[in-house]
Amino acid sequence: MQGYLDIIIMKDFIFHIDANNAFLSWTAAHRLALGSDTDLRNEVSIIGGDEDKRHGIVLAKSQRAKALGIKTAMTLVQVRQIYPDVLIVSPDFSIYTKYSDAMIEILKQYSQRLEKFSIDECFIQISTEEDPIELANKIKNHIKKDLGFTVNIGVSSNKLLAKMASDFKKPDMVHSLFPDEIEEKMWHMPVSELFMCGKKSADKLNKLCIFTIGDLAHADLDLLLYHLNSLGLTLYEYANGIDKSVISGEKKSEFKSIGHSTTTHIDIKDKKDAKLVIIALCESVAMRLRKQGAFTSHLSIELVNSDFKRLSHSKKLDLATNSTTFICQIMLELLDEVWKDGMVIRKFGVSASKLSHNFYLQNNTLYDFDFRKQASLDLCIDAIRENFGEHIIFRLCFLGSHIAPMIGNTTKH
DNA sequence: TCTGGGGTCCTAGGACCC
DNA sequence: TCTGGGGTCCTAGGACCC
Repeated sequence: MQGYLDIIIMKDFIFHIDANNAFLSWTAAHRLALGSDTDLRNEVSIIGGDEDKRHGIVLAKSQRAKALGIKTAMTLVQVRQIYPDVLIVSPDFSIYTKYSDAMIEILKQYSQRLEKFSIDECFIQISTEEDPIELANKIKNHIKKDLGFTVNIGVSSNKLLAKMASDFKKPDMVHSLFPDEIEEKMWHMPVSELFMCGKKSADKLNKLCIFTIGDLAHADLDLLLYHLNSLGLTLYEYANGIDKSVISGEKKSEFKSIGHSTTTHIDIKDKKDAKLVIIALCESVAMRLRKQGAFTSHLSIELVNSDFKRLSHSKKLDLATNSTTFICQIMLELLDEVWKDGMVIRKFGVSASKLSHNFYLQNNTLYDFDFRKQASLDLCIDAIRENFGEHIIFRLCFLGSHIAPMIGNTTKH
């Protein structure tokens, strides 16, 4: 029995929880819960888009698919070349949101210091006297038992190391990567495995004869700064296990930007069609801004042409707005600026950034626009769409057009 | 290899001001 | 009119993440 004067030593740990093959596992668990007798995880299966809509890439794959060499972002054409009978399931974000939220709820039972990093990843900070590996196993099994899918958990003293650890052998595993384990567990790995070291950076480092994370950890910092600027310092610190960032708290869900983009089912060559796509994207973005109670003061559009070259234009506003019509006006001006006759565009995107929570107008002589009137109109349209569906009301310009009047999911959080 | 959609952060260069 | 240096703001584009 513990004596009154005994000292209990609480230690702080960071756990990184990563759902294994999230979209696929969640779909599998969802189908089993609905009474399906096949578990997608035991098949050669993938989650992938619709090729006819030119959305045909792999978003997630089963372990069996992975073993055959099927990789995320591969085209479905390539996948079928590897395994013609592959089971392809269309993505359904409503399932993913549900499972993601359920996972967070379980994690909250263990710690309130929690940062959602993406739909399928989360950091938690835990103070415990318990063995952290045992505790991580407990959490892992809790999720498996209650929700029917597996996770990997990385345990360490900072976020970077915890994240690297959760990426070791999968699925359904707990790994530690404490500072004294870096040399043994991380330094032998290729530099491209390091968080934030993408292909471009890895290529640069390889040219400098830096091949492993260990090489990077011992590299000359000045050389890294010269070739990679501030990213050089970040990668150098990561390779040495240094990461001073803290758990940001749950409200990371406060977006810095809200955008939508779409690959059109056929290339767009006609500017009239291009305008309609932009308007349709603006409808969703503006509606989402209003749902969040947010106002934007920076708008940008991005086009991707048939050669996959990106073109972008953006504009800072003297006001913060969430008016659909005003946002459309500015976005169409931006389209005017980038559009050249003869263009062939496959993908369109619009984005609203520099978000705030108040409407403001810095110089009201600049705009001939009745914001108050538009705000009540937007409110009215939002309410109609909320009650009767998003497609019940649309702009006249879409009448007889093959472009959908609203593109982008406004229910996503 | 006929290649999605949603984000964040950084940087180079130009415009403009003093 | 030309020359210049420093600072700030804005924009286009790139790199990275899941």
